Amino acid sequence: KTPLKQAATSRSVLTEIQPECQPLTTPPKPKEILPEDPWTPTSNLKMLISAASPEIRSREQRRELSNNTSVVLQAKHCLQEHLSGHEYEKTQPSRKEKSLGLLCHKFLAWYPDYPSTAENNYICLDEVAEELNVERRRIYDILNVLESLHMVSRLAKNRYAWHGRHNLSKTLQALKKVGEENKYTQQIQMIKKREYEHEFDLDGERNEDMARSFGSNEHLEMSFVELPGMEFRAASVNSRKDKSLRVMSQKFVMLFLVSTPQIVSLEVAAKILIGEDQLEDLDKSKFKTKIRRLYDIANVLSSLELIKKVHVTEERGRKPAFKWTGPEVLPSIQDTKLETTSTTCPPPISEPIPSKEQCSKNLFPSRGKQNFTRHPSLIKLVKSIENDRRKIQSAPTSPVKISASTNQDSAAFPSEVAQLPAITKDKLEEQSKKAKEMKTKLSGSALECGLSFPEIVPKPEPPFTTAAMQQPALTQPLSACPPSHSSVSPVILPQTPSGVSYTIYLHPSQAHTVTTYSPSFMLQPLPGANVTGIKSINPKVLNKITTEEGDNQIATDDVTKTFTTTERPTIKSETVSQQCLKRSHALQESHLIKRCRRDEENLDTSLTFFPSGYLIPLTQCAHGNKAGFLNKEKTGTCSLQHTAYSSPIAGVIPVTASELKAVNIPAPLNIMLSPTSIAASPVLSNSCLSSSNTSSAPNPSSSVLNFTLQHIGLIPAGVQVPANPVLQHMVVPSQPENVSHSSEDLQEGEVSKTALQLPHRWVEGEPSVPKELQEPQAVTENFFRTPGGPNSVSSLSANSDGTDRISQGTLYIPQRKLEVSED
DNA sequence: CGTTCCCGCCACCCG
DNA sequence: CGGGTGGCGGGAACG
Repeated sequence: KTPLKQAATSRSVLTEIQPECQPLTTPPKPKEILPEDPWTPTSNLKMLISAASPEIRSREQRRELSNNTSVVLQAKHCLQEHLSGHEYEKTQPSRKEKSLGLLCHKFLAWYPDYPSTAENNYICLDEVAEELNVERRRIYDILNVLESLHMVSRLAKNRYAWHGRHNLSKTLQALKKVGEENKYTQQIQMIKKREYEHEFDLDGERNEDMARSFGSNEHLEMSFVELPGMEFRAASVNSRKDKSLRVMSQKFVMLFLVSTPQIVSLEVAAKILIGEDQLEDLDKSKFKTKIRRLYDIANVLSSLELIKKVHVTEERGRKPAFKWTGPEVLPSIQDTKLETTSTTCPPPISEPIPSKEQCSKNLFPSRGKQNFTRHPSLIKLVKSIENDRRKIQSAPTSPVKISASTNQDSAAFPSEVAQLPAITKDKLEEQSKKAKEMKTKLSGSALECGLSFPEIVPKPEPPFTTAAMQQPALTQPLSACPPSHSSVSPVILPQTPSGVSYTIYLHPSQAHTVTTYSPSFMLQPLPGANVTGIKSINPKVLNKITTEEGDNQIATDDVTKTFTTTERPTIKSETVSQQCLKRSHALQESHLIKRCRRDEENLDTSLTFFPSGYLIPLTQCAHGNKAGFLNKEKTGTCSLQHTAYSSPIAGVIPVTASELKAVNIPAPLNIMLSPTSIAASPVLSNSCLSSSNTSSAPNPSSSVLNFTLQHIGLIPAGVQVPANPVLQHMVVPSQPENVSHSSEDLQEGEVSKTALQLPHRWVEGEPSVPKELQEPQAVTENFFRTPGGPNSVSSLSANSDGTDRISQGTLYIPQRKLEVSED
């Protein structure tokens, strides 16, 4: 059937990849021009392009280089064989030639990776479809995944805007973050674990808890993750509810960004993606479908050279998987500059704080199905809100009640609606403007417009000392904190920091809100020495191992180098807060100290970031704990914030902001609070609001944490996660991505974080196994299974001998070696 | 035979 | 109601 079509439609000249294959319509030029490399699929395109526009040509040329890789080559080979065989046959396009991946390549060839702002980077679906000589349907697939990476955005029906890779890094960072918040790492581990168990004891139903927790609790559903600049563009068209492919794509990417060997098997990915929306019913067909989709996505991602296909060989045989080959994604942005700026204090952040809403409109519970997006008015709203917020922030206001009703209606904002007409124009302008802004920002140290708003942080506040939980006591220095230390132990909700008691309402059902950008994140403080040392070494190794094709740049290295083992900062004495503030490489003690001091006075978020490592919401500590304090001290601020949210506008946006508040405890967990609850508790509301529109929340006491953990199913009911240092030890040195912190820095505020992280660590931690590492292609994965039952955390704490290395012990039991082979 | 995944039916959604 | 979108899964090409 295809043949006919092909013939019929093949009129679009160069589009066809195999010139010779098409006797009838053989494009005349191809041969001449492609002396050496006649078979590069893109070659035709190039010609086409060059003929069409000189401007594009250059892009093409550049792209040409990259094209010579992967897919293209394969295609080439195939074709060659094909030709040599029965050259003249009407070799129908042969399935491969029609592959989505190739198609995507062709598509990409038309647009520059980094388009200049002023340009008509518009994409017309019809045109493209025609040019590429494929049905529209296929283009949608490509565009959808590209859109998920914000490489394009829909402007209107049949029309997209091309952004190229400009937003890529930001997007990835955002995705990574969301992935972390979603506990993807844990989910992956869980799945693997289950798998593992299945293998040996066919216990189908054994881990109810696991299943349960996974199914119901974790079920953190998130929707499309937006980038700051691109929120509602195309709202009118953007209506589509599901966006499943887009969302799937994002999630898929997140998995890579979050998992340590950056390899994800289709199977696991599929399970996670499924698990998310529906509890796990091992629906066979569904699984199959999911996998099919994943292949589609993977093909596109491969074309983008973000991933590549590999095979993971396990006992069970080899499974298809993909390995991330894209750029390394630094946890927190803002720091491209770190290295350079290290010694000095980063420039104060003067920018108005972008509202979180803007950054992520994502947070809509997918279920809620209130299609806010549909209202074009929203576009306008977003803007106006932004403005309002700025104004409001500085303006005195009286606290207003926050409208709990999420269902705002557009009706409520007539004025906004009225302004709609102007939107389009605005958008355009905005775009270009934005582009400029971006550049500007990049040059500044604060790279990310949206990503790292230091926002609220700037308020002078007492350092994190008060860390939520235990007030003073925490100051303990490094040594291993005795488990007992957990006076704050779990179950009981002793006193809340502020003395105010509050309740946290979890919204299990409701998905969590994904906060794309939480300004208030910081890396874990860790003694620079340890981390650094480790980092500098392992990461490289890992990278090499994993990346054998010698692909690329190992960004990490540079960073790593920056702060080598040289410094053995003895920061012990420093307070947690100080440590937190430090940047790992800015280890020069003197500098550090000074800086820290300064920081204390004025918390500058930027300072709180470490070049790489684990991100932890820091602000929260400060804010949360100080709740009481805040109330008094920061009342002004709080009220302001309040106002902002409660304004009518807020009502709309609220979707994002007020609908669900995410109490972002340690990275992995995301506790959602209903707006109501927030409102109910002064402490929370204040802290939440004040602490940036992000998901930041006050640090609940460890007990709360435990509660949460249990509730969520991260830890068995009986187990308590002590707010003790031991946990910290969980970290495995070999982890390239996450910086491990030594037990030493435990501190008040930190405790809570630590505790929470535990789960994350366990799962994710990877024992450092040099040998393994040395074998190229071999990746080790750890599954932790608990001999005595579901994670016996308790044993862990028992183990706490002060220093780390527990990693290898109890939790990580089996360690399997997986071989990854290239295709 | 298992993997990969193209193709296009057809349900949505919107104007 | 027509046209743009895009789930979805059969089943064919591929290995």
